[in-house]
Amino acid sequence: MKSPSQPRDRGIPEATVARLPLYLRALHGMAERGIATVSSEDLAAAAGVNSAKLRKDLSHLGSYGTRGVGYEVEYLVYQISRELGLTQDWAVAIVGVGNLGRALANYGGFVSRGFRIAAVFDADPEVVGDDIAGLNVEHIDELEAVIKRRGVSIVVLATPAAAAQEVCDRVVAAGVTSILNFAPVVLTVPDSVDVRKVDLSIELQILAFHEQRKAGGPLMAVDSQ
Amino acid sequence: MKSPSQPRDRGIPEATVARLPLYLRALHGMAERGIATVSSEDLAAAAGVNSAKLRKDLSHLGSYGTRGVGYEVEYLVYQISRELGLTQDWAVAIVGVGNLGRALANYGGFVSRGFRIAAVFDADPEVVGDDIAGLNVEHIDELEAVIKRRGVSIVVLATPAAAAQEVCDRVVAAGVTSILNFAPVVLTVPDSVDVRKVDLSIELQILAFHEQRKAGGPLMAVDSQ
DNA sequence: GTGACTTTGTGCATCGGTTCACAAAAGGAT
DNA sequence: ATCCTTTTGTGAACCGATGCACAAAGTCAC
Repeated sequence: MKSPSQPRDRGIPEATVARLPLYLRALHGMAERGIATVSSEDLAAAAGVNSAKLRKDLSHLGSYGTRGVGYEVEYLVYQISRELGLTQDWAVAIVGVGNLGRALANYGGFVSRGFRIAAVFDADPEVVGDDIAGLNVEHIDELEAVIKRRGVSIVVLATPAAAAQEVCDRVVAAGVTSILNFAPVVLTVPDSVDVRKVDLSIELQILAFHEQRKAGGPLMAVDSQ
Repeated sequence: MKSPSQPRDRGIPEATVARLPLYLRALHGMAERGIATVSSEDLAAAAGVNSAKLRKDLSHLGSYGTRGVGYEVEYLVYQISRELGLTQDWAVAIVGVGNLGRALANYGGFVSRGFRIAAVFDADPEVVGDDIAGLNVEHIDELEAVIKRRGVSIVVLATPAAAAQEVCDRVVAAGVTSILNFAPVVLTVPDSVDVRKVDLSIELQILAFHEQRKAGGPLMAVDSQ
């Protein structure tokens, strides 16, 4: 069923996909420092994972290593980039120019990974027309038109929670199928649309949970009740 | 081994801990709208999860529901808050006052969940002394002294990648055991320290991967090579 | 070419998490 | 008091991910 000349297998595990960007980051650092080849052991250490896991992850993309030697850094960078779709240019729009939206627009990590901020929107007439990261803030009324005109395929939602679902519905209607949501709400979308969410306060709450445990639990000493 | 009067089990699965803040958010919304009791079905829908999963998650905290009725909203809010350690006040410090650090300092979601921004640091003399979200930006030299003086137990790293490990080492040496890292580097810490990382560009890369799949894969039509 | 050595790629056991499906428990009606 | 309805809490099957451990495949020295 699997021919040797077509090693790449459709259907890469989600857990693997989530780690590929990590490997890519480590590899970029190595390429910059002039390292030509790397073993799974070293790359795994740089990415903060177990080496067996790294090898299994890479094996899902194909056999890009050489036994006895390791992986060629440049080649692996290319293969992972291609698999993640980073060899093409992605037009991203940011909706909501509050503190977070501004930070995201100026975040260098996006641009350096092949993501191009193509538009920035807000509903507040006060900020429409402002210049953010070299872009003119456009009014939310222009949302659909600009998305289509500039070929935006990924939208970042940095709106207040109350506005998120409405904006989401509009961008979905405009044909967007990938959304990164920073608003603290559960978005309802068709199955064909991918939503990833980042909730900053959730991360802190998880830390607080563990911190509390270390400190001695909520009722650890007290045995009453 | 498990007595009925002591239902809470130490050792809540990580996956469950990560969802508790989600339930909490949904419950807060319901409490605001005056809803007194809620079924696992409804709460699960509001949190965007499967109802069986929700029930199993809650069962790890204890038997706080009433069969045939559901869960009392206020009571469940209290139980989850306590389990997560949100009934106490957590002093948080933010290191790095770039765009992201500023956005985090002003982010309302922290304060409303029992987290208090107790200090903000930067290395740049240009911004030291500035006022961010009502706080005076302090010089990084003061890091250890201020952390100890104000009882900071959670640190948010929003520094450039190059500075993150050094700052991390210093806050760990100062006794901090919970770190939320926004810098795109793998931090090395002792086992006793918890690090959670948020990498904004990773989320976009995962979206790009799926978007590419939808559009027809990297070499889906082309069979050459 | 042969043998020693290195490192990949993967079969297999294991583990944690998810989902199903149902018995147990509570409430309300008659 | 008994029956019927509702909804929880959980045993058990299932599924995906992890990590061990090793054979296969390559390099290098001579």
